[in-house]
Amino acid sequence: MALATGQMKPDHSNPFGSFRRECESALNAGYLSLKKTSGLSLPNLDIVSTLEDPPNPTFGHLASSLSFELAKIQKRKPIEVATTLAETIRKLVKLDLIESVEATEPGYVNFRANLARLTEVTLKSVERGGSEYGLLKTPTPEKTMVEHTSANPARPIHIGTAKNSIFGDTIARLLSARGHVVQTHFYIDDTGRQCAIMAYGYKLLNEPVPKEKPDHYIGKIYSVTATLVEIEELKNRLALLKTTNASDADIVATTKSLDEWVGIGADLQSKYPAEFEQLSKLISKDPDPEDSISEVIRKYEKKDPETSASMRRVTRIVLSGFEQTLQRARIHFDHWDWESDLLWSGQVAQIVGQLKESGFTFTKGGALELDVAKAVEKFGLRDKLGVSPTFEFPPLTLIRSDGTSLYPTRDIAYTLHKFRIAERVINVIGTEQSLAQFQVKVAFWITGYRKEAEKFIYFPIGHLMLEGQRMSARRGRYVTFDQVLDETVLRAKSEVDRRSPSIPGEIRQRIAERIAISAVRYAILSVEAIKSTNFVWDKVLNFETNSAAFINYAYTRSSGILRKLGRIEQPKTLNLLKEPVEQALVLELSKFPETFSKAADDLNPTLLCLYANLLAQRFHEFYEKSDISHMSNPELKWQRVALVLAVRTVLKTVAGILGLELAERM
RNA sequence: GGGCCCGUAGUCGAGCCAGGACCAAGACGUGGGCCUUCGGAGCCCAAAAUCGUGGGUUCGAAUCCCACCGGGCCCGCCA
Repeated sequence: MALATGQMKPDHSNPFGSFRRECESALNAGYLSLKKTSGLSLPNLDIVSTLEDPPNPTFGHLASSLSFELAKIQKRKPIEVATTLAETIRKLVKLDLIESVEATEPGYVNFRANLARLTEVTLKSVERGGSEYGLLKTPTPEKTMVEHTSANPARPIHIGTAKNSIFGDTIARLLSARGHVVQTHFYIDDTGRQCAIMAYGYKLLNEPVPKEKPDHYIGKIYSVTATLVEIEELKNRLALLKTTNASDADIVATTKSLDEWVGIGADLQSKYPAEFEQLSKLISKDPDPEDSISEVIRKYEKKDPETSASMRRVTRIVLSGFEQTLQRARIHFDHWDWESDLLWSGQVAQIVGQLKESGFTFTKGGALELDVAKAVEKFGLRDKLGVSPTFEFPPLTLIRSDGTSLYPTRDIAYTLHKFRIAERVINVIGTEQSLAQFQVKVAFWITGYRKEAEKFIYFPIGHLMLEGQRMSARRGRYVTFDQVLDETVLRAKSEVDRRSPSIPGEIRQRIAERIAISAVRYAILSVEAIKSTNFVWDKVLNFETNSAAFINYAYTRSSGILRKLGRIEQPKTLNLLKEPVEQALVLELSKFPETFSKAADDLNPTLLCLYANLLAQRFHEFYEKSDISHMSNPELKWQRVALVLAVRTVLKTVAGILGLELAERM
């Protein structure tokens, strides 16, 4: 029983998808008929997966390799099978979006789309859908939490962390557009050592009001304090080593380390003389700075009122700086979660209790350890986690011998907390955390949260190098996100000044800011998240093809056309767009819904970058070859205008998901 | 020592999960054109790739499997 696909109504939200489905049912119909006539018992083959994009347009718009599978079974040549299939389909099926079905050597069945129909369907769909065109909603919406950035609030966000922020933010936008209910969270790691050092230094200085951008100011204090304390500590250790007849190797290593830190100290002293002098004096008065810092940690974990108040004050100051930076980059968080709250509310203690009861913990030197390897074997998790049989899982220390908690322990508690408010959790974190992320998952299995373990998604971010070098916060060899934005704005401004002097200065500045932030986001997003990226200024500041500016320029050109026209009319039909550049453009527009949903379901914003660039490219080609505003044939003019409007709509939608802001003029 | 990830033109980088017309998209750079009736941040053309290496599976491998090589990262009572 063959399906007459001609009776299928095209799905107006997904033009190319409708064509694809028509091809699928046509193939199905052909296959069923073949099954009947051949008399052979043919298996149920996965028709859908045989449909693929042909390498070039001479092979049509979709092609099936089904005949190769059948040829194997039927012991015939693929081309013969393909020919029979194509003939059968032509006979049986009424075609709507399909124009032709042909068998081609060595055995493909090629489907050519009816471009006249597709043009009509696509342009009408875009017009009807407007800013919602292409944003196909998922059939299975999930409450999803995306945690990203979560930078230590002790120094400014650097460009490496910014990669994390940009991907995290874009994934949230993508999933939300797909119809999921998304929350973004920033995890404030305020109970670690770094924050304690920061709070200690800030307190010594009597908590001055920042005279510059808050995170930069506190970051300065943190760096100086951390360095001075380290030097002090190393000096003490060296003295101790010398009196206890330690090995030469130990003494040499410690001396080397001390020299290094003294060098870093000298750098800091020349950069920030005032803070350095002050802190140096104050710290030298402290008989045991190391212990003072530990005390801050201990007291904070126990919610000592004075410590808590001052820690929260200084952390909030830094976070206000983070917010300023992130806002510039169009990154927004729905919630800011304090790690200290997890401790104070007893959630950490609770999960530690559950882990203890499980029997997978042991104590070592007074510390509580989790036997991860034992759990992996017991629950047979190797397959589930996708690790090889020889992967060694080291034990995980949950609680220090002094009774305080460690970061992974708190992370387990935090993840559990996340599942109280979301069904799916996505952690956007650097690849160096992959083992730690495994450990969290294993802890979930141990405590019986199996469903949650499966909905716990680790989204790894590959390292970002700076001009081929590893960044080093210590050595000051790093670039802050603010610096990158400043520099890019400056560069964009000079381009706008040069190219568009007629635009008023204030507006030029706003345009430059849009171009700059888009450029940075695009440069980061256009390379897959997991790959290690080399941050190169030339690439970020390149405003040519394959950049946000190139995409924006397509938008600007379309704006120019509309401005020139002034008044817009609806075309009567859409039957004149027959130029190859027009058809290529329509085809690209028709594919947006499929590209979007794949990008969202695969958590792959890079796909949308490629798409945006390709669409812009097609538009520039069209622009180059087509007259519009000054055309004498009004019907063709308005049809082309409809195409331009559709391109604008889709460009704007894609840009919105990627967090790019398009400027009408640039 | 164990493991995870990456390896595609001079450079950057899609395709790999779901093998098919791959003598491999696109970009930067290089060489040559279009000095612009809607803005040249553009368009057109050309040269440029042992798909890290070697085996295997298959009618068919950049794609799957195995081994090896190169690079990054992890294996803390740091985060």
